[in-house]
Amino acid sequence: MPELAEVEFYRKRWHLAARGERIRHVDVHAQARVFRGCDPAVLVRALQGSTVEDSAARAKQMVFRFRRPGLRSADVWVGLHLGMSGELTVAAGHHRAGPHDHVVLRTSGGKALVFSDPRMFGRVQFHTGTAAPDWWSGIAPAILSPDFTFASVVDFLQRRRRAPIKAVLLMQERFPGIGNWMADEILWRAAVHPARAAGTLSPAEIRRLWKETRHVARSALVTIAGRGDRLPRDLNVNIPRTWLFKHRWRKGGKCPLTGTPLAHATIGGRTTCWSPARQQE
DNA sequence: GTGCTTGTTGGCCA
DNA sequence: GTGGCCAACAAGCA
Repeated sequence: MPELAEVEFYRKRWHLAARGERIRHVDVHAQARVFRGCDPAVLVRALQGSTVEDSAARAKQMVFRFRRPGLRSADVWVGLHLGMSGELTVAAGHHRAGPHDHVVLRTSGGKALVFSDPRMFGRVQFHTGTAAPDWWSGIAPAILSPDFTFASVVDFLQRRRRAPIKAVLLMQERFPGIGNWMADEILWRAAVHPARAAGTLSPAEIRRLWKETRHVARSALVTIAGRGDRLPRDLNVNIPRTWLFKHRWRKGGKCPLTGTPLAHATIGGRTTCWSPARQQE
């Protein structure tokens, strides 16, 4: 599930519960695939006794920064990617780790921060140092940053001109945080058929796509993750029925704008939903 | 049993 | 070297 806005929702959930607390104990499923490329034993040793300093989300990735009392200059950076089925929850301190709970951080405030991921496409990364690690600082500039310019999208679509626009929107190097449902939402709002080759879009269509990419990113963040320190009780509780999101998986789902039936097919290797009345090939 | 699934990566091929 | 496609990864669900 987790795309840009869901990642921010989960980050905030841990952040609001744990900011400033000390990690008293760490449980890991050391053999879980989510630890590929990092040694869970080192992670446990580094986090034990540290304090949750702050956190951030970028694209589909987040980082939590911990401070160790003895290490003045070096922070501990823990990166989390939620893959297809990852979740962050906050449970009571005595929470017993289930089979899919790969990391449990028990805090001085009597809480358990749980990272669970049944399918294990998610990933834990880890770094100690004063500067941010490459896996964090190398993430493409955010869609809502000034670097996400119309010209940069024009260039990128030209470079990927033969690929279906749906596949291009999923490329994290230019559209960081966009996943399957957000890509469909953007194309639907921009009235562009998902199977169109990226190089065939007119300047006006690219402009709509660029504008709607930013709109969907901005409104998904506010709707799903809330504003400021407020966190919705659930991920989907505030999503309006005017979004394609609310209709795309229903059998016999209808386009909320035209009232006509939605279509489904595999495009760019991914399940895609669109409104044929609105998005013409 | 079958056939899906909101993600990413590496290998193959043009 | 670049770009595009697809299988693989794994577990749950209908």
